[in-house]
Amino acid sequence: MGLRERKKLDAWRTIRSTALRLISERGFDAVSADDIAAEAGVSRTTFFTYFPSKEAVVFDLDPSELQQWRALLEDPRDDLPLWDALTEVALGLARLLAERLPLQKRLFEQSPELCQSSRATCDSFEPDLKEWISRRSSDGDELRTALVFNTALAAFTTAIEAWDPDDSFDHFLEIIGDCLRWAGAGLASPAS
Amino acid sequence: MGLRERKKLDAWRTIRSTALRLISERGFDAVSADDIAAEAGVSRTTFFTYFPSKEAVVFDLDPSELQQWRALLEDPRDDLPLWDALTEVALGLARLLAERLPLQKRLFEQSPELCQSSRATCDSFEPDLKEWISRRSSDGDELRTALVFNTALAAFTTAIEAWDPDDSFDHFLEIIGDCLRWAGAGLASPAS
DNA sequence: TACAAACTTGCACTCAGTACAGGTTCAGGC
DNA sequence: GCCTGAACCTGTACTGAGTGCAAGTTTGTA
Repeated sequence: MGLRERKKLDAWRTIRSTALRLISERGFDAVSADDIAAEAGVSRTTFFTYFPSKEAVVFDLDPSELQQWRALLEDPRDDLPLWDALTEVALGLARLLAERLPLQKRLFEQSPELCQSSRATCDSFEPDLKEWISRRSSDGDELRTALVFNTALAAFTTAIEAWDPDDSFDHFLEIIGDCLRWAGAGLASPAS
Repeated sequence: MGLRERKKLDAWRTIRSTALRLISERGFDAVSADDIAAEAGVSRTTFFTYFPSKEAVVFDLDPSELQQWRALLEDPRDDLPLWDALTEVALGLARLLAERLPLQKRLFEQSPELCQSSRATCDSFEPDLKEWISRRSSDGDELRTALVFNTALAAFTTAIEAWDPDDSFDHFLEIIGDCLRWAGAGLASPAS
């Protein structure tokens, strides 16, 4: 890893942590891209070369996290049925996001618009995860694959919505498990 | 209905139809709020008093459609199990949106960012529909209610994603039916 | 006809995001 | 160590969304 790459990663992390600090202090809307750039000792232009939008600085994955995410998907978990394996992936993702989730959740509560962008971030997982699902599922039905993906995402999102950031993280994992189990079992049938 | 209200509705519809015409001609990004306002013979400020955002002009419901939507929810369909009743609501909503959906779908294909805003619009149904679901479901479990809502929405969205706007509308209704049936039956079990 | 409330308008402003033309810094061959 | 091209950063200037406000205009009502 050359000096260039190291500096880049440093810059990324400096901008990110500065942004999270400012935003958690003042709230998302009260911090401008200018503020973040200035506080991070970088130009506004540079900020936008590192992050495609102001929201991205809250939601984008650290390169090392991204690597973990890819690793998570590399194991096809052929030992488990599709939905169970998908549940494992969801739990793994949750653990990956663990550190920033409480802050993100608090920001959601402040401004509902942010929820939207968080879904955009989930969309950044979309291609990988869809490919994973379709590789795993026996039939090549695209509609079915898309439905499985969107439903799993809905279950995950529901868990995030329902979770209280002051609660323990284990409790969050339980909620995710519940949601996925219910969706897997079918919502037409009564809850077990 | 006084003159005032009639004029307001007229203005709303003029702005909307002007906007849809311009946008379908040139694409969403190539039309500014200024363009729409000018072409509709109204000021930019007025445009933004009628529509909270540029996206809203594509997705907001006409007041008469909104009325139909409320009517749809007024019938609790106690004759059907929850999930079947929810499917009926989804089909009703689709019929309500029928006229503008092909254009909206074409716009989605142009700019993925718009998909996001469309979810925001779905969110405008959220309070009503969540209330409807929780009123209908026997247990008062909020998590379960949220999951049912989000999953139904995911199924609906999946159908929109999968639908080809050149196909017949009946085909779209079939896809919605399929998605909801699958989600209702449980995605852990194989497709029927 | 007079008056208040509702509606429209132009203007000025903030801020996100993009384009671009320099200037600076790093990597690799000599 | 030095030179050169590429990668990177920066300031500037621009477009366009969205908001606030202080006028002016239109409508319902007494």
